[in-house]
Amino acid sequence: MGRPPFTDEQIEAQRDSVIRAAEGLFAELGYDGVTLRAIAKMTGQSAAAPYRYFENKAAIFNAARVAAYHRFAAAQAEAAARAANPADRLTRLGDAYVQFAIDEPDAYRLMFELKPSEAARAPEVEEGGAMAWQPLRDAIGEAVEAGAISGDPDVLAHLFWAGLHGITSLHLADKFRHGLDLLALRDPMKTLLFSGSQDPSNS
Amino acid sequence: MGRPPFTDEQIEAQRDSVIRAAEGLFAELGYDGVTLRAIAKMTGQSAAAPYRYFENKAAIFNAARVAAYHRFAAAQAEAAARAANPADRLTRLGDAYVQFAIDEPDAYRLMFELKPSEAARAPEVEEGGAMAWQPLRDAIGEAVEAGAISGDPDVLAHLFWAGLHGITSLHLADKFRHGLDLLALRDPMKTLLFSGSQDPSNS
DNA sequence: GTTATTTAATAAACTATGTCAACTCAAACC
DNA sequence: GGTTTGAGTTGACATAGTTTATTAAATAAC
Repeated sequence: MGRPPFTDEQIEAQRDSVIRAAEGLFAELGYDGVTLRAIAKMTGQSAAAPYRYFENKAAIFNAARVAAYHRFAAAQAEAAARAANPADRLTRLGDAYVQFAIDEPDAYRLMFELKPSEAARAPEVEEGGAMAWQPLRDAIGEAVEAGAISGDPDVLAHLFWAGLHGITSLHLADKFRHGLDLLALRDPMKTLLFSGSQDPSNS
Repeated sequence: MGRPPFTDEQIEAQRDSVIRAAEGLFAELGYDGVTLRAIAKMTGQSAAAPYRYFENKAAIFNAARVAAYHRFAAAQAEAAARAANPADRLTRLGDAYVQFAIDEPDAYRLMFELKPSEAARAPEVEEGGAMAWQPLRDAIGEAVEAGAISGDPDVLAHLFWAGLHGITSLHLADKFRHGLDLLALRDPMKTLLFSGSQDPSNS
């Protein structure tokens, strides 16, 4: 007897609405600019309502970050699945990476711009991150085995990642001048990574 | 008649002590964790004292960021000056870049992790940033002219920057696993950039 | 239908922080 | 000595994260 608790679906819906509000506000206001009161107003609830579904503000953003990881991982997996061979798969993953950052800059920022000091490091976040990078790591491993590229897979994976993240984050930080943009760098970057990794001196 | 205003040196000293306190607190607490009251206590003053020297909290961090840019620029210029030829200069700039991030991770974070939403974009900051990258841009231009590397200088500069920033920021975000660290990537990255940029297909 | 009970949601309070306005007070100069 | 100028303090305000007490809603038992 007594009022029944929300079903898992209802809870999920509540959490989703909070996360969506947080994402939307984060896009234009940044972490500091997002207030719980604004989130609550957006979801049509009172200021303290989110506390029923989240530990605190940081937890809300952790969840938002995990959601972004999932979307990113899905895009990566899809790109990987479309590939015909290991080398093609790497190219597609790189393209998908850049494309995701262009399509969902806020999600990308959420993944990288929330530092441990802002959003306390949580295991769920670590997991989500690891999952998101798995397609790229797998593809590198395959490509090395297939002889498409050579070198230590871990080193190569980090190089790919670093290169992609580097141009992407500079793009998002609006550091490109003279009309030079992310897409203009994509091809040279590709050339660099492939020609470099075929160089036997870097293994 | 009346008490004389502080000399420029005195004002500079006051501003410096505030900036140093902000830097130190930022290192362990992040932007949000730094309170004006903590800064003031660190400088032995009362909470509102910094307002005599800075517009607001954001201005303090803008100044800190400009100071970081200056130190970075000095390190870059020093590295460039030590070089014997254009190709050597590029290598040294890359090494100095990575070394700076290792030596002063907080300064590096200050340069890149304070987003416009947190610290309002100010012209002084833009200037400082431009100055900091000038050595690298110059070196790329020289290296292209000297034939050490080939391609569009702007594209190459951004690629260098992106690669360096990519591995550096991943390092600072603590994303490296298996004992792999920044220094282990430095040589392969160098190989990539040079071998790639010598490839005529990327110009 | 009433009542008891459980849970969602609210409202009000508490605390901390950025910021500001009025005040204090020491230092210089007439 | 009195006056003025400016550095620094004090206390207050507004806002935001968070907590606690309370209300409202929903269902089962009677």
